[in-house]
Parts: sequence; C-alpha cells; structure tokens
Amino acid sequence: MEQMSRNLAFQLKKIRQQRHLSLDDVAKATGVSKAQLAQIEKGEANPTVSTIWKIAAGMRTSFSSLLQPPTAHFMKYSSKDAPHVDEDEGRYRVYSIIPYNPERGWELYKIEMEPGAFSRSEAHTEGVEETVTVIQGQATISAGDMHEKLEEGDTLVFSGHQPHEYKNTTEALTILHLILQYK
Amino acid sequence: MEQMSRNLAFQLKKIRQQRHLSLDDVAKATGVSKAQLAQIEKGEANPTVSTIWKIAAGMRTSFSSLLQPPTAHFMKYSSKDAPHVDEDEGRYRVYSIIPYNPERGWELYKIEMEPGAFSRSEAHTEGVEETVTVIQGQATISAGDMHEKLEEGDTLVFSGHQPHEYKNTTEALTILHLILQYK
DNA sequence: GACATATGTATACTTTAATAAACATCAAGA
DNA sequence: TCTTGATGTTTATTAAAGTATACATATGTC
Repeated sequence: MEQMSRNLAFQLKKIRQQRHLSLDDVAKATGVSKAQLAQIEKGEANPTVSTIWKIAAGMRTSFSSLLQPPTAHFMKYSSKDAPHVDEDEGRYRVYSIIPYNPERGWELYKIEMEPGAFSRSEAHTEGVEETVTVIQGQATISAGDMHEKLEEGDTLVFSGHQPHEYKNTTEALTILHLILQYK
Repeated sequence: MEQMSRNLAFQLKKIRQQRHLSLDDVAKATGVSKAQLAQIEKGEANPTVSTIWKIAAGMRTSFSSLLQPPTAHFMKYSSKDAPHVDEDEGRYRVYSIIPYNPERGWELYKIEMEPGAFSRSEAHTEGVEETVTVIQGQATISAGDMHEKLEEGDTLVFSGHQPHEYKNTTEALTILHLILQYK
C-alpha cells in the first residue's frame, strides 16, 4: 500500500514546488493542517479520502493525478524471499514472484512441477486471463475441453473463467511462469 | 468529498454482488473488517488509502476503478444558496454556481457588473483557461495586450496565466458566465 | 416446528489520522 | 549583532477510522 502514499507524496511535493507555495499556503488553500501535509509529503502518512479530496480541490487538480506514480521505476523482487504454496503433496509448488498490485493489474508466479505432478483450478471470476510459459521441461494444460501440450519456450494464453488443469507428464522437473491478468 | 465515498460505495457493492460474495468473504480476502466494509458500502465511511488499497488488492481490481463514478448523474445546484464575493465596492459580484470538483476539473461562476464596474486579476498558475460568455449587456475584456469587446451571446476563450481585466463600459447591468478550466 | 448456518447490522473498544500550538532553523534588513 | 518574518519539524491532544464481538434476521434442512 505504501506505494500509493509515495505517489501522493511525490505528486503533492511536485505541485507545491512548481507553484512556489509553502506548507502554510497549501494548508490555507486546502484546509488540511500543515503537520499532516508535511507527513504526506514525506510519505509517512495514511490519509483518508476526504483529506486527499481536500488537497485535490484546494490545489485545483484531479483526484487521480494526485495518485499518479512518477515516471521512473527501478524495483527488484528477489525470488529468495518469494512466498510459496504447495499442492499435490509438495510435488506442485507455486512461488509468488511479483504479487498483485492494484496499479499494475497482474501478478507473476513461478510454478515447479515434479514428474507426474498435477493441479486443478476451478473457474476464476470473469475477466481473468492466464499466460503460461514453459521455462524448463514440458507441461500439459487443459482449459474447459481444450488441451495443449507445451514444450520449453512455448506460451499458452487462455481465459481463466473455466476449470483448468496443469500437469507434468514427463520424467523431469518442469518449471512454468504464469501471469495472471485481471479485468 | 462525499462524492468519492459514494463512488467507492457503488463500485465495491457492484463488484461484490457480481461475484456473489458476502461481506465475510470480502473481509477475509482483503483483510478489512466486515463492519468497515459495510460502512463503506453504505457510503458512510471515510476510508484511508491503505484500506482502499487492501480492498483493491484483495478484489484484484485497480485502485482507480474503485473510485470511478457510476455512469449516470442527476444533480441540481441552486443559484439561491450560491456563495458570492464582491469587488470594486460591491459593483462587481462573483457567484460560485458550480464549485470546483476534482473529478470534473473546472468550475462555473456567474458575474454581475454594474455600469462602469471593473476587475483585474493577476496571472493564475500555468494551465488555467477562462471561457467567458456574455449573458446580458456588454463587456470589455483584456488579457496581456489583447483586448476584446463582447456583446450578448459572445464568448471569449483565453489562457489565464497572464494578467487580465473585466470591464463593463455600458450604462446597464452586465452578466457573464465564466468557466475556469484547470490543467 | 426447532435447529443450524449464513449474512448483514449495531455496539464497545483500540488504534491512528488529523489538528493546533510550540519549537527549531534560517535568511534578510536595520 | 540582534530582530523579524517566513518556513518546516516536533509534540500533545482530539476526533475518527478500524477492529472484534455480539446481535438480529433470514433461509434452508432435518
């Protein structure tokens, strides 16, 4: 969540500096206390919608532009501390590489399947799209009444609003990358 | 501000009902308490960004889509209780018809000018556009070194980042509509 | 009809967002 | 050098967001 506070911090500071305003000026224009504004600009606050609203109104800017992320990113996710879940008695392992983020709209998993490992998923909510890439080994994937056997380097895209299965029919470890895209 | 709470209320309820989830389900998926969710759906809450973030993440939707307004509006602003400010010893009166709203990005004023009334504005911040329409009477408007005499029904558009003047050079009351557009 | 389960509502409590006022810092200007 | 004023920071207090629990109301099911 602190992502959003950072955005707000960045955007507010930017506006304030562009217009050569002091914290007192902004406080007077928005009705938000100076102390709170300082906290917000430092990204150390968790403001309510009404506070953000007051800032947007006072600064004559839009609500959403205040929450816009700054242009550049440079963010590392280490697979070391990626949380994971096991299925099929530990032979099917799912690692969360990039967790879901409301700004991004998708999440990335790494899946390890021991020989013969198997996993079945019920239909997700409407509008979910799965993109599977075989990093290593081979996998057989079914969705609804469609089936496909994928080899290393293959990618399959299908909508997740139907029951689907992942299976490793080979004798070696298979590794997949799975992107779940929402809405 | 309650505009925003209404949006959130509407969108959350919509998502929850579309997916056939109970408040308990959403509470478990998002980590936000059931009581708070109920309040939010009724539009009686003023949540923090972290709460909205948790809802967005748990529901696998975007932050902004949760704050999107529903399609239809039907809202009356009465000119009776419009606040107003006087200039030029009360001969130049500004009525706020539609106050600024961060979702909309502009505001609407009605201006009444007695004969000979006059008003000068300093340059606003970059990116402000003024649209003046003469409802009744005549007005002379200057912006920077440009001048224009407007009659009933005329409209003038100019950027407000330069000093500008409004003047009623006639012997009758002049009424203007002024739209201030930001950014 | 009585029991069980699920769902939304109301209440008491804890945590924290937001305010107001005092404080520190610094740059003119006399 | 000593004010004075402007700006951002810290601190104490208040107001309210958020939680957890208990309560009310349905909707089956035996």
